[in-house]
Amino acid sequence: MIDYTKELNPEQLQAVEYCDGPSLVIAGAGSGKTRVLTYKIAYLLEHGYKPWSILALTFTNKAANEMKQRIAQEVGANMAKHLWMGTFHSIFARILRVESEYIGFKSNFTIYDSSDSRSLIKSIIKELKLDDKKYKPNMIQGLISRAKNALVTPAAYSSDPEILKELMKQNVDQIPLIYSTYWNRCRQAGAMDFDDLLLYTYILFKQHEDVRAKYENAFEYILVDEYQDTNYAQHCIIKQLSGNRNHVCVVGDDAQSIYSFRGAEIDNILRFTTEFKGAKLFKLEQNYRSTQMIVNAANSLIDKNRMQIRKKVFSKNDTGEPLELTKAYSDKEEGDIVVNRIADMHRRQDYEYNTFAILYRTNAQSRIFEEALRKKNIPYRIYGGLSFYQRKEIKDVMAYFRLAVNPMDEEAFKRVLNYPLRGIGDTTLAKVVAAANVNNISLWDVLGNPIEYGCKFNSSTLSKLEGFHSMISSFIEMSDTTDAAALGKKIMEDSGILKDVYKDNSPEDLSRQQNLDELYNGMTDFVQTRQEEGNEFVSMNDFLQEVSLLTDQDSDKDANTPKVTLLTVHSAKGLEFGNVFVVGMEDGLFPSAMCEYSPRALEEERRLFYVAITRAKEHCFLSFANLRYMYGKQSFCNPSPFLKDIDRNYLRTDDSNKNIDIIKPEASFKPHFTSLRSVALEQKQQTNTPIQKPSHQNRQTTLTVKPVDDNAASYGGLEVGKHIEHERFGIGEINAIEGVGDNRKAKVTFKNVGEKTLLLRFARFKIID
DNA sequence: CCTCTTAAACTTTTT
DNA sequence: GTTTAAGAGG
Repeated sequence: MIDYTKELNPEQLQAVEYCDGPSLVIAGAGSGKTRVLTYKIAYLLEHGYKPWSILALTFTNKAANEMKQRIAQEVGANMAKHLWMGTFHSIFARILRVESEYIGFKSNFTIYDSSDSRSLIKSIIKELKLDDKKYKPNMIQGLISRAKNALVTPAAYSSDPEILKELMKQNVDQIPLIYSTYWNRCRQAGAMDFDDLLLYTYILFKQHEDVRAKYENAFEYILVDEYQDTNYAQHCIIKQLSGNRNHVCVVGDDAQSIYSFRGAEIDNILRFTTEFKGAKLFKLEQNYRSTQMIVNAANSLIDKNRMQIRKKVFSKNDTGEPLELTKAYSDKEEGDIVVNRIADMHRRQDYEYNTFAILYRTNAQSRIFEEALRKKNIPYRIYGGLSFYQRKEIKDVMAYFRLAVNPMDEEAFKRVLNYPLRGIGDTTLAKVVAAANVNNISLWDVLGNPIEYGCKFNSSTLSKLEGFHSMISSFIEMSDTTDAAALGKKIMEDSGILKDVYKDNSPEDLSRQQNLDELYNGMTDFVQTRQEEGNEFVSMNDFLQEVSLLTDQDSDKDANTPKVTLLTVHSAKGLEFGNVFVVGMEDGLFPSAMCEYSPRALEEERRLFYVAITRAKEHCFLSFANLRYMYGKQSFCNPSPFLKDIDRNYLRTDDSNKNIDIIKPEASFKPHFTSLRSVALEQKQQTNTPIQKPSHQNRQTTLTVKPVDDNAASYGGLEVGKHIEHERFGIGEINAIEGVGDNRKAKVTFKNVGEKTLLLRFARFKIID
């Protein structure tokens, strides 16, 4: 028996023990949300609930696995493994496979990932001969996704006067047609996209009361994690499943709602108590993770948001130190500053590398930090980016796998029809697609009998198509009797992919070979594990179902080796680190420029910043750069307006940054290189280089501001030993000057970037002593 | 039908 | 700066 009073504080205990009706647990950052969920499930199990009668939904696979593990620790793995615990998408996919016939699918349906669905949308736009400048695939994909998340089917979409009016206004009246075509093509291919998994679940329950009742009865208690990130469809399905019993417990933090771009409705959590009548509200406000400084700083920030459930998060941990704000001249210097800081703390204060995390707004920012870390030989790992299953060679092989399980899969078909090259080009494919559309059948069906469906091919093309058809047919045939790994190997060989990948040994090919090996090893591993669990035959279908919803393969194997973690703020949600660097705190980057005119979006960005800060247990560092490369060209940046939202009592700016909050956005970029900067520079010099002649008092008046666009400005007076301030590299000392005329160069050692050779004709800097 | 070169778009964030 | 689309040439 677990002694809950010992494991939980009074508020947590109340939330755990209340099981008679719907409840909403508002869990502030670091307040033990997972702890409550874990112990609540343990509590239910101890009070007679069977594990298979408990449905626990999370947002990510990682969260689900983590909770499963923790519950296994409390109640034993045998109990835990029968829980219905997983992401919304994986649980509903599981249900849909069982009930597929009710909605006109087969149980082996394919799940399209977002690149599959984007590519299908692209081809539809092309086939409909629409202008892809006007009908941008990405935009259409977003619209369709939002419609589905709001439970709007194509029929409802094309008959909604509001929507039609809006589309008319924007002059994009063909969107309903694209949507319905996309819908039909997915059905034709026996495929569902991510959003379909929710929408079809809703439709299934809506149209088949008996099926809904079956699951309502099966799930005696429903728990939902991260409720602030659920969308309308998810909310409705929870309602369908909770029925009259209403044994629902949702946990979340409105202050951490950061997925509205994906259709998440913060209103779900804000209005929970009215949507679920009689719902009890519990608030967890004690933060066990962070120092008081960090909690207070985060509170002062989130306080600036209007839309929220007010709460007083507090910490009884050490007071801690204020957040630290640092300015860098450039993105590159920012990287060096952060990495130097990490190296320093590691060396002087014995912090292991895995206590550090670098959080950024966009994945594109990771590269600079990678380079800086590599330069210093500091181990790191990156979360996110493109995952294993997104790599080209893996997707290619997986396309064959998908065809072996579901040959109607259009996207898989198109991907490999001519890979490896077998002389079936776009022209042929276009004819097949046209025939399929005319006859309302799948591409695969056309291939079975091209003549009958009106395709005019010459004999050589015909025999190539026949070759492809019979190859796939043989895979399909084998899939009933050959296990996933063996079939996988056979496919890699017979398709000619291995030959293609092993044909030479360029570095890229080598990495492709390794990836294919890894995939194969993963498959054997999968088959073995399943067999150990008692499944005699593990099919390709089983394997695909497992991996089609995997995104972040959390490589547990190196989780224990101390490495600095690099990740986006979004993917940091739910994690914690001793020392957190939130980088790129610039206007237009964080907050993103995209939400400039939307207060609602701006509040979401502020919540995102809140999430970032509250990941930190001990130290939190903020930084921004004045100059940053974006889209390959440099642009000037202003500090993020969010920096002003943090109470000055909890934020320390080093002296050189004292004035950052009075830097106003300017119309042009020139003013950035003005006296204000010189003041900052001067103070920085004094703090960092103690031995300085005291004659620089009024430097800002004597310094000439060098126009950025004036490459030819004089560089007379430059000599070895002098210091310069470079636009991008910051402050450095001249080591050597060489060359004549246009070729004149200076070797400079920069404080944070190391030695550089500057071609003086182009270099942008000024002399500071 | 394939491949190489060039042009353009792109970046939020993810199941 | 990187990746993908389109176009020319073979």
